[in-house]
Amino acid sequence: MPRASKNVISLDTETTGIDHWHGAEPFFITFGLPDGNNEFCEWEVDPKTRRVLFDLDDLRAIQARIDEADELVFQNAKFDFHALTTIFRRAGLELRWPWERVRDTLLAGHLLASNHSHDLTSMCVEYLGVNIQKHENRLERVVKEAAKVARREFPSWRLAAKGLPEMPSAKEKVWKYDSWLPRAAGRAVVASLRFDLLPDEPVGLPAVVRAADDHDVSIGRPSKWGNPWKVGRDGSRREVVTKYAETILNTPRLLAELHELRDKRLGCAGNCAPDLCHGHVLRALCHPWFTALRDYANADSVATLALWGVQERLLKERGLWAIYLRCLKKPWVAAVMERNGVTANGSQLTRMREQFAREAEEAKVTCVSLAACDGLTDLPKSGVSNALKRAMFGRRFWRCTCGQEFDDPADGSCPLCDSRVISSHYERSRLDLEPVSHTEKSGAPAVDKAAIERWLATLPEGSDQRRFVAALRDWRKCCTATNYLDGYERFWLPLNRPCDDGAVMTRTVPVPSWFILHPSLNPTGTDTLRWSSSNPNAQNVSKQEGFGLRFVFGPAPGREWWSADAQNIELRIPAFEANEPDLVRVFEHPDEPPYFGSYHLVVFAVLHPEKFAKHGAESKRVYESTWYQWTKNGNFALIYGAQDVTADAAYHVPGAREMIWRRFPRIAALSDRMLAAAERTGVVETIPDRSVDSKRGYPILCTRSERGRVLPTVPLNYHVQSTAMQWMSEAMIRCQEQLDRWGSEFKMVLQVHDELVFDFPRGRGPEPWRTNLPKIRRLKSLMESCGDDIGVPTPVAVEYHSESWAEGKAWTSTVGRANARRNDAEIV
DNA sequence: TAACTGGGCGCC
DNA sequence: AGGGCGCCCAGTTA
Repeated sequence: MPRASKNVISLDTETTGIDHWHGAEPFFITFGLPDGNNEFCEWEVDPKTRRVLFDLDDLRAIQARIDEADELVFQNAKFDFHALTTIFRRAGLELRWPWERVRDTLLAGHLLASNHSHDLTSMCVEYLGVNIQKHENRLERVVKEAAKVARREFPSWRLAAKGLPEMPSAKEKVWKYDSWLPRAAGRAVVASLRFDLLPDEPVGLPAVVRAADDHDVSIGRPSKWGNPWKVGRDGSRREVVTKYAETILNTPRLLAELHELRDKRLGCAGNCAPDLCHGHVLRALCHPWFTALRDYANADSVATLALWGVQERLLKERGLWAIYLRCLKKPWVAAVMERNGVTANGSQLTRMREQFAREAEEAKVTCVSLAACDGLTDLPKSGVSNALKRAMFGRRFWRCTCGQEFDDPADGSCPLCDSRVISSHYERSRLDLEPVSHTEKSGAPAVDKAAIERWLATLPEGSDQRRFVAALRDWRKCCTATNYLDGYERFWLPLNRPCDDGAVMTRTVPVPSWFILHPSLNPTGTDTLRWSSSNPNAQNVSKQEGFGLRFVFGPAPGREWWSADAQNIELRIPAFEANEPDLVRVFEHPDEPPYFGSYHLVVFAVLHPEKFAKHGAESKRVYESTWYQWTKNGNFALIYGAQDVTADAAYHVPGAREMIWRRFPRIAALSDRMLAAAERTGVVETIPDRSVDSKRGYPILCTRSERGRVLPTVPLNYHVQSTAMQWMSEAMIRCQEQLDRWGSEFKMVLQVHDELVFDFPRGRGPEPWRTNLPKIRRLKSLMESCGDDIGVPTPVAVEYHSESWAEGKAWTSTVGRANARRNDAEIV
């Protein structure tokens, strides 16, 4: 018997916010069905608490749809997974989530065109030629309209706003968190018979009988891969049409409820409802306040399904299917890590905050006292303020022949008398600093770290100017650190732990002064293969001396952390790929003189041959803060794609880049190959991973300048950065699969591009770090095994953290050392 | 008031 | 013409 066609459906949720960990929940679930219909379900939201009034039967119906689908398509599956998990959990149900049947258009969008926009609207334009933006615009209008009425009529409602504890990610733009509001306001309006509060319906058909006005076609920019907007699932142009198959549809339910509300209000039993009022209720049901969200959401799920149809075909046509299937593991790993969360030490944070506040105050007093005569009364918490600029560089102003003085000539005339006879003047400040550079966009004098360093290096010791600049630097550092701490505090939640008190039900109790954060990880957040992190960003936690915020993060009581980082992976990749013999030898024989495995030392020897001849590997120490440090700076600048001038400046050696390129011609040739490929095809590919697809790598689009050329530094950088991150993604997948087998107490909690952090139960005994050593060895070897598949040896360095992320003890495996016993290990 | 831009800075 | 991010504050504009 022929197998029935696959049941491929899409799923999308609308939520009361994006902060799932702080109470945001889904209130609208929509399925896109293969025939172009929807099934959806909408729950009320309690406007005073923002709690979703879910229905258990609906949840079971949703689970049934998920269970019976052969493939479930999402735009960002991770988000809907968290959203549904939240509501199922509150309902006391366990969500069964079929990661193996999930398809994700967000991942597909990145794989097909890494530097294009991957939001649903943009991709529908690019791949379907359909614009669904109008639904969002309509929703925005309606939400803002309802919010206005609600603020006035229902002041006790909890509308979204920056600063509410349940939405720490909220910035200024929050209307999307209130997409439940129009319907809630509509119900309240009906209940109070205040139909006059409903704004006039916009001209056009009521949304429930949706016309074909969604079919207009916007022409997006042409894809380099063909003309996807001309192609639909069946080969013809796909139109996104939403019809309402009301399988789970609750309009009848809503209608009944609204009548009930109205009847209660009228004090009747329901049989004496005036026709007029019934008409009002019916009309209200067709009003955008009741339909805008539903139209928006249902269009999204249908569009997602249609989009997937095109993307799936393109992925297969372009030979990217194997890579895609592997990429599908990423949202799963990211979701598990996000759920695990990162633990933070509250008392540590408080201590640091107090210290920064003291130091900041001291610095501010210094600055203000030195520049009070120029009107400086306060310092900006970041960046520069006009007052600071004026105090540092003096004031530029204009004066009219009429005597009026003003800061900004605006249209070139005097604001008082309109005369155009104005003259420019310059008033020196007491400090009167000489600008060392200017900002890119406005050309104002820069007051950034580099400028401050420059001033500190040149201004006379003990001068007011120098004291001011030094104090400004200290103030900045304290404020920056404090701003980060504020963010962590805004996002963190009390850390709870199951408490075994002998009761049948496990309770949880808070761990005193410990908290947990759930940073969001986005595997498609960059133009390369790097992941991004946000809310808060866990990838930019300071390591700076005196401001090391990594002291805040670490293992909670009864736990320990292990970090594992790929050593020099971005230097190893080009060396091994190009097969640059001298570099390969250095990396493969880290114990051999004269370089002892140090890439930096090799380059040092190229740039400073006499110094190296004299000191050998000792050069590291002899020139620790000078020539050797500058060599490292230059090496990193080169990885990041620096051109001649910048690289030479970083190395402090004229012609350095040229010398290095000559010394390592194969790497130079690799760079040229990448550039040529990028110019020809627009993409560079990562090194193929034998465990995924030995023939091809992940294509990374290289941005072209206005003149249509690829910047020469970009291709090698993208290639290396993306290959490194592909290695990391693969390592994360393998590690998480292993961790799953060990159980939920063994967690991966952080990823910082080439570093992973694991959170384990604390070991016991006189040397507690030995307890988990077998597992750590296993993870290290799993990570290193990923290098085999790209032909680059990728040793992983491991550190043990018993107190905090900032304090690590290197674990040195002595395996392989000539004079060591096998399987010996020590912590230094 | 809401939303945006610019400057600045943390990480790899 | 130095790659990739996210986030804060100050200041301006709609």
